[in-house]
Amino acid sequence: MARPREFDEAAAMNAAIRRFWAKGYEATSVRDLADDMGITCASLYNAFGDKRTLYRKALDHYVENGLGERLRRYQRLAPRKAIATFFADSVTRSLDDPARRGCMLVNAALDVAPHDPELRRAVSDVLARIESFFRRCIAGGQKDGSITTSQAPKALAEHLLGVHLGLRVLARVRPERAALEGVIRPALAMLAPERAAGRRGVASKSKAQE
Amino acid sequence: MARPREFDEAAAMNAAIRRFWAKGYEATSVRDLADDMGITCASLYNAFGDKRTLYRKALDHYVENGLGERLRRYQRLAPRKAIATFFADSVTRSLDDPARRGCMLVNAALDVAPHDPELRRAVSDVLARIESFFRRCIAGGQKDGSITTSQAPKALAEHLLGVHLGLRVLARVRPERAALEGVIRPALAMLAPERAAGRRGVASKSKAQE
DNA sequence: TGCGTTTTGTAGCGCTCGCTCTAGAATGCA
DNA sequence: TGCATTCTAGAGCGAGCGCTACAAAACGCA
Repeated sequence: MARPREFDEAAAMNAAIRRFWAKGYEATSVRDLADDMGITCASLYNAFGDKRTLYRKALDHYVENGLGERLRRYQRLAPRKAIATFFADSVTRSLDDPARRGCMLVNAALDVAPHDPELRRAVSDVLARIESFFRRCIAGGQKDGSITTSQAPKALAEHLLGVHLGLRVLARVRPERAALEGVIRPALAMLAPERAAGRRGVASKSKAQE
Repeated sequence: MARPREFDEAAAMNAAIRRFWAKGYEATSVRDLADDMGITCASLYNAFGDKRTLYRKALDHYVENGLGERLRRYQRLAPRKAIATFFADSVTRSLDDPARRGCMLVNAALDVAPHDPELRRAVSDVLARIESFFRRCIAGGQKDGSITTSQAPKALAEHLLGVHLGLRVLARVRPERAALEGVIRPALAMLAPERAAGRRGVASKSKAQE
């Protein structure tokens, strides 16, 4: 019973995500957003609210369609494999993006989270989801013997969350495969169960080399 | 042979560092800076150049007086102790700062480095210094037997650099001692040398617990 | 075909941005 | 005591900021 919307909301939202993702919150102007989304400022405010509200929605969409989908997919793999695939995909995604945007969630953690309690909570909640993904994988891997029991799932999961954040930061400064894989390889090696009476608790392919 | 400067340049620079550190580059205005530094815009531009130049100088000062000093200090400790102290201090610094500013260098890595080649190079160089601090510690520790030889110094150092970056990101979102120590504890445990024929290569105090 | 409702384009609001201009104040040297 | 030089204060430049007012346009429904 009114004039219908002329633009594709999903496409516009994806354009907004790309902008915020690449430039961050402060360095992105509403006019930049409207241009990329292919709509006018009036339509933008009418459909998505103000800049901060749009950012919040963009971040939510990014998390749900990007990260959330990944976690659900990895969850179906064997525990150890799930963790390794998660990190391998993060490396690939970082290297495949010529704009070096990194992970929008990690960017948000330093960009908007410190200055906005509501967004900080949102970011923190997603980090908790990632941590709990790790924790479930680790608990499963400890049960089937593929992951060391020398440390508690919670401890290892917190460590892996930290490694993930660090990986995504490093990827924006030094986007080289060797550097990124260097960050994760010891973390994966650490997960390997100890040999029954062996002297090394290290994954088969990681040999010491200078 | 001319009118002398009336303000304390070092104090003004420290004020600029605090501003940029807390708010980032984009969200800090030149007027904010001038107010905090206790000088006028004219004096600011006259003494420090434009906003970007001031940021660059502030970052350099931060690195030299903050991080650089810390690395030199830790370097004098026993290798294993140096690494542990580095991380412990990072945790303490993160928790002691009510403004949760994190590490200005890590903030810069996501804030300005991706959009400014020169600053990215500068950030990358400092990260390389941190990594080489870790590498020297690890090489030394492997010689005196305090650090595992199951992986090369370079590999472990890259991992620790990633952990440091992740730690500083997490500290801005979830500034809780337990979370931050949870990130670093497995990393430190991983450094422990294997028992001669033992089944666990884990530091004494880290016991498995759910 | 008019009516109520929502969207769209345009123009522009008040404000702040980074930065600069100019006049005067404060020095060392001649 | 002039002079050259540097610094300080204040006003203000053009531009862009986030955001909105307004009227025309496009619908479902009567």
